[in-house]
Amino acid sequence: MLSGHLEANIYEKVVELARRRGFFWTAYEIYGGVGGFYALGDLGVKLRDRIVELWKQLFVKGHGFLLVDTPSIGPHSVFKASGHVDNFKDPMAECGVCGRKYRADHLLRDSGIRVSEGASTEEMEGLLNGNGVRCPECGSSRWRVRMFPTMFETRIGPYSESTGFLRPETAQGMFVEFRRIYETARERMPLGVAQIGRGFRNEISPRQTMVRLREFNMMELEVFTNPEEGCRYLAGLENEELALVTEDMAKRGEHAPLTIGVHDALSQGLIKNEWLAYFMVLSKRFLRLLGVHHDKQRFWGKPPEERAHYSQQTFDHEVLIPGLGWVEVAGLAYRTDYDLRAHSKASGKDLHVSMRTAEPKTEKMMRWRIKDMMELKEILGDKLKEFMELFEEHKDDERFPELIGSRLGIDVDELPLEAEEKVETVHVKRFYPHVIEPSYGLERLMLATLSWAYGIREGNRIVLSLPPYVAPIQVAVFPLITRDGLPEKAKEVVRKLSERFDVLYDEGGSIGRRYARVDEIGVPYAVTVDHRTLEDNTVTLRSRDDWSQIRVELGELEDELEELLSLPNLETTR
RNA sequence: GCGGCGGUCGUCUAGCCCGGUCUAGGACGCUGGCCUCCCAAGCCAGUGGUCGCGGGUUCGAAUCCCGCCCGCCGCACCA
Repeated sequence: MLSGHLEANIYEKVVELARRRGFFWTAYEIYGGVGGFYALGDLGVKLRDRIVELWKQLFVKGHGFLLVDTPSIGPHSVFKASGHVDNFKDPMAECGVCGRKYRADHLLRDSGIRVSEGASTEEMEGLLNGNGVRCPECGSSRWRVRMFPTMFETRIGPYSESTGFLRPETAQGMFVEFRRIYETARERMPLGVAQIGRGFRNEISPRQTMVRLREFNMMELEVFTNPEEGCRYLAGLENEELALVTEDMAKRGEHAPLTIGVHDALSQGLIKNEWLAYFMVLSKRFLRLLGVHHDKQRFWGKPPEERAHYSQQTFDHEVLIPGLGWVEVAGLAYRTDYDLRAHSKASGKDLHVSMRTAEPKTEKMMRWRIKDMMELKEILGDKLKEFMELFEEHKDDERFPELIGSRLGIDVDELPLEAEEKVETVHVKRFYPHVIEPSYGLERLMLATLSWAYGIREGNRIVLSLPPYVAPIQVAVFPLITRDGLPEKAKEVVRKLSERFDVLYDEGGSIGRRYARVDEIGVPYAVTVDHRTLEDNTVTLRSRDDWSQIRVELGELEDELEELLSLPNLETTR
C-alpha cells in the first residue's frame, strides 16, 4: 500500500521532509551554507539517539563489550604512527604561476601520461615539468607537487610546531588507550571496545547532505581477538546467508551478489576471519531492524588498492537507497595487528597481551645466531646497522637468509650465522591482538532508515513508517475536539505518558489533520481522548501503519505502549 | 577539482529569454478564532520573500554582465 512509484526522487523527498519537519538541514544556511556540514533538529537528535541505542544493544551490550570516549584532536605523533599522515592524503599539483591546485595524478592522466600507483611527489613533479603539461587555467607549465592531507590540521596550544589533527576515525583513540582499557577490563580477551563520536575528513567534494560529510558521527567497534581463536558467537549462525560481491567478482564486473551461507563463505576463504563473518551477520540484522530489507543490502569486498592502509580484508556494507543507489553505511575491516604494532613501535610501549595457555606447550623453536660479531662487522661494514635491525625483527624466521639476500644483496653463506634449535616449555602466549572493526556512519544510517520508511498513502499523505523502536516521537495525544474538558483530560494523559515516552500533544485543526501531521514524522501510535473517555476512562489507540484503532483502558495504556514499542526478537529479523 | 544545469515566502512554484505594469503573484503549510464525536473538510482573521551572496551596466535589475557560495547530475575522489 505504501507506494514505491516515486522511488526515483525519494531521496529528494526525504531531504525535503527532513528540512521541513526538522530532522536535519544544511548548516550555516544564513551564510549561504557550507558543504559537508549539517545541523540536526529535535527529531533528528531523537532519531539518531535511538539508532545509537539500538546499535549499543546489538553490538556492545549483547557481548559485554566496553564503551570509551577519547579526544577528537590528536597530536601529530599519533597519526604519524597510525599511518594516516603518510597514507591519508592526495597528491596536489600547484601551478607555479597562477597558484591553482589540481590532483597531480589526474592532471598527468588527463594529459595522457602514465603514472604508477605509488609514484612520489618528485616523480610526478618531474613528469609534469618534463612533459610540459600546461595549467588548464593559465597555460603555464611550472609545477610544484605536494601531498595534501585529507585530515583537518590544527595547532595544539600556542606553539606552532605542535601540530595536531582532527581524527579521521575514532578508532585510533581505542588503540592508543588500549593498554589501560585492557587492564581495566581485567585483561579480558576477546575484548570489544566501542566508541561513538565525531570524525573529520576534509573531503574534496562533499555531496548529498548526509552522505559525504566533512564532520560526521561514527559508531566504531574494535574487537581485539586472539588470532588463533575463532568467534564463539558464530555458533548457530553458520547457515545464515550473506549477499557478497567478492573482490574477484567485482574485478570481473559481476555486481549481482552471490548469496552464500556463512560457513561456506568461510571455508571457501571468501571471508578470511570468523569474527568478520559474525559481524557481517550482525550488521545485516541491524540494518534489517532499521527497516532495510535483506535484498536491499550487500557486502562489497574491497580490492587491495581501495582498502585502507591497515586492512587485510574489508567489506563495505552497502544498502540501496532509492534515488541514490548503493550507499556504504559501514566498513567491516580486518585490521589485523597493524595498529597496535604500529603504536607499540612508535611509542616504545609494550602493547602485547599475554595469555596463559591451556596446557604448557613444548615448542621447538629455531632462531638464527650470530657466531662471531667482529667478523660480521668486518664483512658488513656500514650495512651493519641495517642488518641488525632486520635481525632483531626476523631472527625467528626460517627464511631470514633469503630476506637478507633480497634486502641487502648479500650472500648469506659468507656471514658467520648459524641456525640454533631450542626446545622451550611455554605457559604463556604473547601476541598483538588482531582487530576486527565494524564501523558505521551514523548519518548514512539515518538517511537509509528515513528513506525506507518513507511512503505515500492516498495520493499525497506522507507516512514515515519508522520502526517503532527508533521513532523520535513515540506517541501522540489528541483531544478529539477542543471543548467539554477533553483538552484537559488529554493533557493529563500527556503528563502520565511523558514519564516513560517521548510524547507530542496537538489540539490544532481537525483530528484527521493531526493524524496526518504525526504520520509524516513517523509517530507510530496516537491516543485520542473523546467523550467516552470521560465516562469510562478508555481512549482510542490508533496505529500509524494500518490506521486501525483499539480501545484501551488508561490504566493499561503505558504497558500496552511499552509492548508495542519494544524491540522484536532478534531471531525474527533474519 | 572538472563539465553541464540550477538557486524567488516554511514548502512547491509563477515571473527571468523580451529590464519599468512586481511596494514579486498563487497554492499548500504555519498561527489565532469559529465549527467539528476519528483520518490533510469548511468559514473568518493573520503570518510570511531586501528574489543565494557581492560587484557592475542602467534613470530603473528577480530579470542583463562578472566573481563567489550552495545544490543537483556526470566524471574524478571516497580510510
